[in-house]
Amino acid sequence: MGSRWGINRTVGQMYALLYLSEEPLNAEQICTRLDLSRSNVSMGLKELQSWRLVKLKHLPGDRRDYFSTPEDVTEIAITLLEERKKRELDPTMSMLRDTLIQLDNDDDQGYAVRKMREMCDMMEQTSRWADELINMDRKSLQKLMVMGSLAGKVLSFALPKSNQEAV
Amino acid sequence: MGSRWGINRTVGQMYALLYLSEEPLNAEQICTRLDLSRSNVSMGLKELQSWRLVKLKHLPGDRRDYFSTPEDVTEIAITLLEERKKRELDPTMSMLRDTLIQLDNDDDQGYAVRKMREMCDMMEQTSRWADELINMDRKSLQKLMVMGSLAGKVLSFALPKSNQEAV
DNA sequence: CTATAATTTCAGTAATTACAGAAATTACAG
DNA sequence: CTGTAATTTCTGTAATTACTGAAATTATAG
Repeated sequence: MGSRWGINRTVGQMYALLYLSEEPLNAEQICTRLDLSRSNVSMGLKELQSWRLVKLKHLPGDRRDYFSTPEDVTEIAITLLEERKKRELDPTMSMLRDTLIQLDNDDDQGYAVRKMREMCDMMEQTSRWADELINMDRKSLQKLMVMGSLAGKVLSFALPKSNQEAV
Repeated sequence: MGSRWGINRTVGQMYALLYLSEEPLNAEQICTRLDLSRSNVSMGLKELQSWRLVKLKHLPGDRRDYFSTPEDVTEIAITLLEERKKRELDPTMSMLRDTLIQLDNDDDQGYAVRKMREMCDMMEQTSRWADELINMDRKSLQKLMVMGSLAGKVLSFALPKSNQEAV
């Protein structure tokens, strides 16, 4: 299913299997359950580790590597947010910033430069929001999860003071 | 650059060109500026339209199609959020829900079923937050953009009342 | 240290995706 | 209607990505 999520089919299957499994699994078990080659599973696990979506564990008296996912879905969501920010937003932003610095010496008032600056500012704001979510402690996040409204509450602050007593 | 964003290199180039261009451009102009085949540009524009990231315009006395992006970066960001939600989150959620309904008749207490339900709940909450952002009016969004803190403010509500006067 | 189990890397192949150029379709001017 | 400009669809090819099985590496038990 989740080939929409930037990872490919088999890596998605592997993650789902680990998430739904009560005990950690080793590579051989994943091969058998999903009918994939050993090397493919090795690659997939490496990718999942690079996303920090799986954790490596060792069982006593067994030298094989066992893998599992965090128990808490909130933790998983935050990891996903963090990694996607790191892979999508951050590099784009830093490239934009570099380009803007280069251009700063030349003409400063061109339409294109202005638009790049706008885009960069928006991304920086988005980045700050993401960082706030990422740095919230687990407890607060779980509270946020069960709260109905996020933006709505914040909005009441952004609007004129007359709205604030509504909260 | 933005091949990390789910679209390919050339479509990214096309979008950047349109975003940075003060006037709308027609397909032929895009071909020339980026040295792409006419058919490739046609495909790319179709894809950008399916993401609602470009708008089709017609100049009087010219039957060619001209394309431009919204002026406002906030609008662009919201469109992106909306489309990614539609393409990534929503289908995953509905698939999960369907599977859960199917399984409901059988054993209800299995670990895997419980985990699927947790994942589904988390996604539904994320979806509600996204909808709130998407449905906010432009003005409020722009205010939100210039505000420093999003989660921080909300958090003060999620915590015990003693924290609330701090706002 | 040696033997062996486990994992990773490598090299070749299969499958998918991106692209160009040609053909077909659509839309409009006259 | 007819002719022509503009766009889209189609078909083949190039490039990329996914995957396998074999070889190489790493790690551990004895």
